[in-house]
Amino acid sequence: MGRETGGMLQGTLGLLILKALVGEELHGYGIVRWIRQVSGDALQIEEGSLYPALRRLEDRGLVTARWTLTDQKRRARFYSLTPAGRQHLHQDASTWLHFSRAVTLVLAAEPSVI
Amino acid sequence: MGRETGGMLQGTLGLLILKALVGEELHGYGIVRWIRQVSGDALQIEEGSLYPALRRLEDRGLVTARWTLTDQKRRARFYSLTPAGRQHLHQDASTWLHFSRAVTLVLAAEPSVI
DNA sequence: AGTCTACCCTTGCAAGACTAGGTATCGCGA
DNA sequence: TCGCGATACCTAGTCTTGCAAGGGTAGACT
Repeated sequence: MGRETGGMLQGTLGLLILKALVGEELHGYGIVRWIRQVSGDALQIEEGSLYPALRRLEDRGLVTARWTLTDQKRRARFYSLTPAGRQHLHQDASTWLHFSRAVTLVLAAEPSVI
Repeated sequence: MGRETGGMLQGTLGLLILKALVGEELHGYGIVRWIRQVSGDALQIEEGSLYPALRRLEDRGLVTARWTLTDQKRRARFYSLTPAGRQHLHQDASTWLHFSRAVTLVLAAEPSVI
């Protein structure tokens, strides 16, 4: 916030990544593309944020990765959710909704600024 | 996110503080109380987060402070919005809404987790 | 040969929130 | 009177996280 760059809010990136993987196995580039598309170009993940975040999720056992070839015969590291990751996703999504609703509630309090 | 402590998302705290001051002059303790009440007990600001955040807002010229006595004759530092702070508040609130809507949109994408 | 896209990665930094302490004063009940 | 909760302030240190700014490889198309 308060940044002109439109930077991510701390902690949300992991949640979005987990969400991206809930339906399909994706590689890093694909995750970025998926989030951008689904958000209607509102969320653009930087690669310098993505790969460290993926590493953290892997370290925590929330995703697993394997090297494979894409349809275009390029090497890529495909990530998928672990059971723990799936569980975390639901938990974090719920937490996020509660939190964002609470913030919106506060912003809407009189005198409203939204 | 992913924290069991329910920690604030980075950057949101400043926004909430600015919002708390839009209608009235408040001291730190009052800001915490106001946010907790208006959010329906959902948001509890830690004092260890609050005072550094207030300092940052002051350094950026978004709030000003003055020492006064409360109704109960206790010394307290009352904060109020500067014009720049008011402007920032509107800007940041708008950014936050766009961002949170985008995240919610992503979370609601099929297969939905919310 | 050059350029574009798809893909991967790291180092180092800065911002921000929390933990865990600390201080002081007031009012109230035991 | 003694303690305790509430009101009020503060800081040092730590951790997490996202980003900027760099790096690389390989295929495809011109």
